[in-house]
Amino acid sequence: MKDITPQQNKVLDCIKVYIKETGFPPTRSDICKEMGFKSPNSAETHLRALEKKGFISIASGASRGISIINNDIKEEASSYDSNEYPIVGLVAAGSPTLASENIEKQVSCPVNFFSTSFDYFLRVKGLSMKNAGIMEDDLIAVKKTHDIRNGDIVIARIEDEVTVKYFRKPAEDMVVLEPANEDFNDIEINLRNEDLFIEGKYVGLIREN
Amino acid sequence: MKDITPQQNKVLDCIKVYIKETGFPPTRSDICKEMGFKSPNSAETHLRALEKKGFISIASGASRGISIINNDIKEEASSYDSNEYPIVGLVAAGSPTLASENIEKQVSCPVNFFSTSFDYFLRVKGLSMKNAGIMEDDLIAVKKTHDIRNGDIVIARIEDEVTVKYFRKPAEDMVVLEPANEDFNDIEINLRNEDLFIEGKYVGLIREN
DNA sequence: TATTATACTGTATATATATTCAGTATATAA
DNA sequence: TTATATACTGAATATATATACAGTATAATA
Repeated sequence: MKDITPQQNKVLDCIKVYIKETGFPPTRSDICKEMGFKSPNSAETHLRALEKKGFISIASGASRGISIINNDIKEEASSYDSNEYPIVGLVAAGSPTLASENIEKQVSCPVNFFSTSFDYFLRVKGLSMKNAGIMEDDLIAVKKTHDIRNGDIVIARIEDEVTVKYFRKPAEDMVVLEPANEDFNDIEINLRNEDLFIEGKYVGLIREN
Repeated sequence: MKDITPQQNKVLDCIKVYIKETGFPPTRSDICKEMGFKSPNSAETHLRALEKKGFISIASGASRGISIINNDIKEEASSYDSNEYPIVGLVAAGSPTLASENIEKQVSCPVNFFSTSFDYFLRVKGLSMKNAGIMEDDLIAVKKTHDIRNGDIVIARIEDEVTVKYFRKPAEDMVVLEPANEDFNDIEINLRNEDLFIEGKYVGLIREN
């Protein structure tokens, strides 16, 4: 795709606006009216330039035969690149694996919906992260990663128990999982005695009311 | 809207398909080719019938001047799986109108993402609904409606001040807007003295981390 | 220096297209 | 029974439209 000139961009915009407003593309003459041109050939040459650069296609012989070619990747990604993500139930015992028996359903969601990409949704049980605004039955978007920093909210598994908590690592062999609720206590894990598996990181939240 | 006949429906479908495939509407002759008619007047009379019944509009004198009038809300939702929704900034003073200056950006989101349909996203300022799990900078999905019940979370405007609160109506001329945060006080509105405008209802929430 | 792209005006024309008129036939409603 | 709507064929025509050709001017490129 070659560079578009400012004037060609104006013409392209004017075509888009015309289609949006009328439901059909403009004639050369319509473009002249919109742009202030006095010759239909002004529109014609701009159209040929836009066609050559791949922004529009022109049906030969047909009246109003202009159609916009959508090659803007960003726009395409935002409007069409949606994906199915599984919703995994956070059961008290058992890992939030993506095994089919744990998958509530699949939901459609644009891939770049959150600034960070993610792998699945987890349905939250309990109120241990209440003060972080994570409520019962919320869906949290989970990114599978081991790149965790102090203060991140993580999905952690200790034995068969899965939990969502703030992550803090005060020492090399020590991890503290902190709830955001005064009614719950910190969970301290000594990595030399206990196994801790980080399933992923909380990157977003969706709530239905 | 009057009833469409099966044949008229075929013609309407053929127009829709043509637009989808070429980017511009068909001529009478194009419709004849698609439908197997031998006279352009066959297309013409069908077009006039469809126009009369409100399914299309025909621009007089213009070639290919057919545009589809979309009055079926359900079909709109099903044919475009995802839609662009504006994010409106919740400024302390000023209504969350969809004026362009208030729109942060547009986000793509499947239309049936939340169980309830909605009209726009509102970016939350302040922590007055903290205990309901609504935090600063969260995006709340707002449905424009006046069908509000006690306990609903509403987007309310008093004078120029827009706020998100629990709605309660203890008496006919009295509304109480309750925050979900012990640091904030209830707002009592006497409808005889003060104006209260309900912008809409909270139906969902999205948070990015 | 010659060439190419951009950015227009102005004229001309073949044809693509909307639109009207004249028919034929069937079915439904007043 | 007389309209009125549907569902077509077939022909005619004014005009809407694409598109080519002839110019002018400026700026960038090779």
